[in-house]
Amino acid sequence: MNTLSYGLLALLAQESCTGYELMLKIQPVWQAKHSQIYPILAKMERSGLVQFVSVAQKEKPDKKVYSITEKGTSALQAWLPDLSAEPVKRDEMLLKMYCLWLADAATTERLFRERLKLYAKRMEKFRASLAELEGAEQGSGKPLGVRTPSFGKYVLLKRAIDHARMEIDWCEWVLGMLKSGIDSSGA
Amino acid sequence: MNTLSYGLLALLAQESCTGYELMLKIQPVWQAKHSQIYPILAKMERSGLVQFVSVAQKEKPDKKVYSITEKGTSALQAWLPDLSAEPVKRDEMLLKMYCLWLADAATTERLFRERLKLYAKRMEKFRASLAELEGAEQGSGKPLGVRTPSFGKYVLLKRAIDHARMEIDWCEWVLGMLKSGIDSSGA
DNA sequence: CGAAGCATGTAATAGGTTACATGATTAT
DNA sequence: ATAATCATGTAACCTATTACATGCTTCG
Repeated sequence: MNTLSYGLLALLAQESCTGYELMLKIQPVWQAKHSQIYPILAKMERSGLVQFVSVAQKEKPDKKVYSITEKGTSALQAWLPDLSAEPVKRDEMLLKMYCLWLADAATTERLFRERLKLYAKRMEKFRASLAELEGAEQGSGKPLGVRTPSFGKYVLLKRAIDHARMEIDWCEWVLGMLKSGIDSSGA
Repeated sequence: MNTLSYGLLALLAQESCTGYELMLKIQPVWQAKHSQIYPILAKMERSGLVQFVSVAQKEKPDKKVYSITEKGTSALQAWLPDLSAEPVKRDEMLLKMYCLWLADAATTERLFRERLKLYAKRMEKFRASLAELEGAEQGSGKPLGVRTPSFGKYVLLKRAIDHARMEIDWCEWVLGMLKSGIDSSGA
């Protein structure tokens, strides 16, 4: 049982889904391909943490809908209070910062414009998701309390938006420096 | 040549260092252990991108001081304008958000307090580094222009502080929700 | 007509972590 | 005393990506 396994279990605790759905859902927090998820699911099924039912579909491939077992829920609750590993990030664009000074002005500007675009897109997407979640909340009458399964999605969405905002602000701040002639000093 | 190789090259373009120093310097942007860095350095030396001189030290182990070659600088400049891969992040604490609703109030609070502490520490560290950099800048008389080797460190530090600020704010926002009784809804 | 989405899986490879190995000094 | 810092390297293992494999539908 590695961290990704627990993440999948956590998603299954919210609602039953297929491996494919889990792969899509976990992306914002943990990038994993389907080739990593399917074997984990099979392994967790063998150890009784999850179970599945095969569902035949017309005009689409058959699917396996996984759900968490009692044993799985216990495992999750044991993992939750454990001290979490420090976040790991690998960001190619940030590595480029170390040698920005040997790039031309056009390349430098493009680097930041590309990143700006990336996070602007993400922000849009996350905002739409948040609006959707808030709409569903009002529809059901239930408020987003800590003890409701969608609370996690809610705080994660809030954080994702804040993060995108920060990245956008940072890009604009640097872009502003490029324009305001501060860059001309060493050229 | 993978992304980490280019990152090491980028650091060496700023100043010559040992593998050990590179390992420490690259941490904020790309988490890598020495066991990964030494073989890469040896490989880049064999292909002529970097070179090294052995320096004997008294009361410390001998070291190899690596520096970038012309060939290495060309490779860096070719990498810079390439479209950067999207940032990868793996954050165990965020995975836990999905099953927060099955944790007790004390565990939930501890989770956020631990993260708050982590980022408060980082913020302190980054602020100290920024103050140091700004001090060195004033001492040298040279402003932090885009074309100076320390510009990258500067923008990276600014971003690290902004990021830590965001994480802290998020934790405090959630912690506030826990206290204000919003959590009592589903309990 | 080709690309993308749904849906599952395996195999090969690359990337990254932990452990093994050594050894002196300095701080707690 | 024990841990941490400096300093380098290798081996074993785990994690993650890319490629291979299949197949039908819908959208551009």
